[in-house]
Amino acid sequence: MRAGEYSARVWHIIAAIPPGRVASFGLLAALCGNPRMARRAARAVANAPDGLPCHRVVRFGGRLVPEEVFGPGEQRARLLAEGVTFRDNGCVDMGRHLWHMEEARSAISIISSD
DNA sequence: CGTCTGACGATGC
DNA sequence: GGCATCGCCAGAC
Repeated sequence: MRAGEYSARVWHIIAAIPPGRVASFGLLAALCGNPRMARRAARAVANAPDGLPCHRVVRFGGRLVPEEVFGPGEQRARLLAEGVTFRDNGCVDMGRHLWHMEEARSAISIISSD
């Protein structure tokens, strides 16, 4: 594995997230092969190039990232615009909008078939 | 090449 | 249910 390939992989995965769906950092990490790389995924997302739907990446349980990242209410507004629904506690309704592993794997295999 | 750092996750209180 | 702490590991310095 070349240096930086992990980040690139994370970016490809984010780019493959369908509208109206969300993925957690841990899921991104798992799709990259190691569930413990959640923090790695976070750094990769933070360093991601423009144009990626990084607002669709949420924390475990569907909790939104700190507001300082996108701005107050930004992430919530963007997700709402895509039809994502929220629970009373402000978390994304993961039961409806979580990006399932199967779709993710197939979507990724199209990008980088390994 | 040693140390610090995180858009995290799990656990414990 | 919210806050503190630890573990994790690739980059940045």
